[in-house]
Amino acid sequence: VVTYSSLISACANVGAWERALEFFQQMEACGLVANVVTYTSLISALHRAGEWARAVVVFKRMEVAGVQADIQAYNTLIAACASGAAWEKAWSIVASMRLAGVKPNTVSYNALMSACERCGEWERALEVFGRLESEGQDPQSPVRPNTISYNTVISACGKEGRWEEAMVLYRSMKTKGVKMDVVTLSSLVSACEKVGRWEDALQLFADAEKNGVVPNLFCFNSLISALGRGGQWEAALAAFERMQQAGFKPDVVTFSALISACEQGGGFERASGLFDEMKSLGIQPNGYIYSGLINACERAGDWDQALRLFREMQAEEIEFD
RNA sequence: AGCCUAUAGA
Repeated sequence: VVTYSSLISACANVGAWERALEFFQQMEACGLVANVVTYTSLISALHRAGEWARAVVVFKRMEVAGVQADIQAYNTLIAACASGAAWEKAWSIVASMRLAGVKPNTVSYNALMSACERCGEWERALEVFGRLESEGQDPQSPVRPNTISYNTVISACGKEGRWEEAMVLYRSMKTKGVKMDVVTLSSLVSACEKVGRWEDALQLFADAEKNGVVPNLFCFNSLISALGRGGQWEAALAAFERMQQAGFKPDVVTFSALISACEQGGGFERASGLFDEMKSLGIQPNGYIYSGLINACERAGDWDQALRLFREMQAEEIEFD
């Protein structure tokens, strides 16, 4: 059973939920009885693949089989609902775990906030966060907000344009002595991007670095987007430079942000230069990038170029939406 | 052997 559980979790790690399911069935065919770890590993594989409805089915099957769900099994199921953007289901699971006498912990609340985040329910996420904080009032309580809790609510607020709320959370994080990390930084910078606060994005970057956070690709990409959205294409290109000097390889997100920044202010020439650079680095442009460039050609009245891009896109079999 | 978080795009 341990061997099969390991195999299933290995499948989960590579996103192969169908393989995971096969192993599970094979195991049962051998007459072995799955335990809570086996079930949780399978649910985790489904969660990572975004197969939340199947995850719920497997959980039910586990209960029917008389296997008691523990906290990690519940938490994994909540996470599966989060990946399926099913916050109401996630909420009801927390209720049912309480009924079953399993007390939700920090990870449970974090997963629940993540479900809210995915559904744009920033107020619900804040509500859950408030619950975590009040549990943490008791110095004995292990249930209290950690870095991931903050990151999740900050992201929930930031995504919905609640910049103020995100900043309040950031300050509270500092006050409470909860360490920030690269995820905090990229979430905050992205919150700035949503509302066009590119100067604050730069400031946050500087602050984070002062606090020992070493920005990663996500952080740089967020910064480039924030600058681009703010019409600061030159600063976006400068950030792109810095990113490469820091040793990060740009990806399709980087170029997408840069190209759209240049389409807005830096001119079509620069945008198409970046497009060529991207291809020369072996990064496959996607349909959105083509669409954006084609629109830009159209605005510049360059129909030949637009047509050339369109043919190229068809030749590469890229979906145009 | 199993649980939670972040980035772009008309």
